[in-house]
Amino acid sequence: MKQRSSIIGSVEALPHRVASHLSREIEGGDIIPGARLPTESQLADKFGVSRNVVREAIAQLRADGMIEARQGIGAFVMAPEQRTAIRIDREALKDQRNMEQLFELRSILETESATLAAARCASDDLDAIKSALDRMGGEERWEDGSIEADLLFHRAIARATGNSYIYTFISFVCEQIRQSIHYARLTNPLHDLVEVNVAEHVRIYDALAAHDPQAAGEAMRRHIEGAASRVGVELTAKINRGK
Amino acid sequence: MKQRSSIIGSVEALPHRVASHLSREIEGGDIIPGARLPTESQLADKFGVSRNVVREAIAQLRADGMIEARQGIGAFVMAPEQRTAIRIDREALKDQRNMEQLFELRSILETESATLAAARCASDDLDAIKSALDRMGGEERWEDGSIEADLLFHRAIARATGNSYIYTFISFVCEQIRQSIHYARLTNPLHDLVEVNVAEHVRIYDALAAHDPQAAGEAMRRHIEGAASRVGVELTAKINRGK
DNA sequence: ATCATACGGTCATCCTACAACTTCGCAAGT
DNA sequence: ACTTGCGAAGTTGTAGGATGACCGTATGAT
Repeated sequence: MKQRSSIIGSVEALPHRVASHLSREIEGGDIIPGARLPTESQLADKFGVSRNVVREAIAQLRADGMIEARQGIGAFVMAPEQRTAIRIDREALKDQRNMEQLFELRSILETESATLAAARCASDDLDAIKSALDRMGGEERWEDGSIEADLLFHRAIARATGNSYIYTFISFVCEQIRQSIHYARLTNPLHDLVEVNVAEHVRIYDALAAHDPQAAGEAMRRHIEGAASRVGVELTAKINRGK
Repeated sequence: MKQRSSIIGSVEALPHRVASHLSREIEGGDIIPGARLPTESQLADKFGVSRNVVREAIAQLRADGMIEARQGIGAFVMAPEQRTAIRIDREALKDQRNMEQLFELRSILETESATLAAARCASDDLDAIKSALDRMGGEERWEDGSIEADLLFHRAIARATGNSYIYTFISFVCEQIRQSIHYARLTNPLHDLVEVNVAEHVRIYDALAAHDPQAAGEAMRRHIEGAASRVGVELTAKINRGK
């Protein structure tokens, strides 16, 4: 292969890098909605890659509804509201305020998830939740597996709502948060924090088992707040529920 | 160009069709997570397209975290939990139960959105909300533009929460619902329903302007329920809030 | 038995060519 | 002067082949 001089970094695959670059240009407002992108050939020259790579990059953005390509004319940027997919920028989550906002969204979803689950969950749902809880409080308490069990616990509750969209959204948000956080603080020597974490989960489970929606929601809300603060994110004062 | 015999339908672009086909195979469980996909050449033969098209299709799925391609080995299906994007199948929304579930999710998000907005919104936020409300209740009341104004109204409230993720998620869900529903019932002769709809929006706005979180959330919750029922979706009995 | 090497399979990238589509301008006809 | 038709140029869509990079395994030498 001929060596080409690329204007962008390394590590990731070429199409992904081109897509990210274009995505950031669009997100940043450098190209306003409705405007036309440069032609594929021009982009290929600009990035120092083949037209094929540019096409793969555009294919990704097109799948998200971020741009629309029309044969014979060109590719156009679309309005951010008509995206066909939700995607969260991992880079942006390094900003503490964004992480706060994501935790706030998670709190909303999970609180309601627990509320609904308490009212709807069947016995096998409870079994699944209990099994995750046992893994978390059992032998894996101090291990890496406990994080996995934690996710399982929350996902099992979301599944118990019987609403597949709630499950999808919560899984997604939790996963984004998990991958953006160093859990060192939680898995390392600070055993009391782990104990607190397990205790919060037990309280949630008890409320679910008692089919008490209000208590379940309340326990979940406090748990998310606690989990946030344990990784250095505070979101208490901002929420002002009328109750 | 040589004519090839394609095994799939028409209309959409080739890469998108291949991607949809693979996506459905994965979603349907025909290929379990962890399993390897056929090679690009095999897929190209199977679908009767060039390898280039297959690569573009895979590029889309890869961007969603649905599959992972490793050079020299092959492409593998990933677990549904670690998707990097949320995507809603428009086809699935034709099923009434799925639409109910999506409305339930919307109700959760929007209720909390209104609650937070009431506590946080500044005067310019209120201006934006009011402006959308005026469009909805004004001249465009019976026109198509009222649907656009309706979206604007809800988005303006979400924006007033100051939480960009809440805004993104609500915009997304609303847009999905809008594109999957025939609003004929709402824009056509049934003027009393339109009146009810406008009245509900006014009630929400009044609560926001009064900075009353509880009232705003309550008004929004009832509005979403009403909006759902006006398009033939019922979700009242299923929600059992502990209050 | 162990290690180095060769080989085939697979994805990654590049290149060229052509088809399909849109736009625009020019020329012929009215 | 206006309309109509057509072709040239530009752009995306698709095909197909070539080569590089990487992985796994088998082969063979030590």
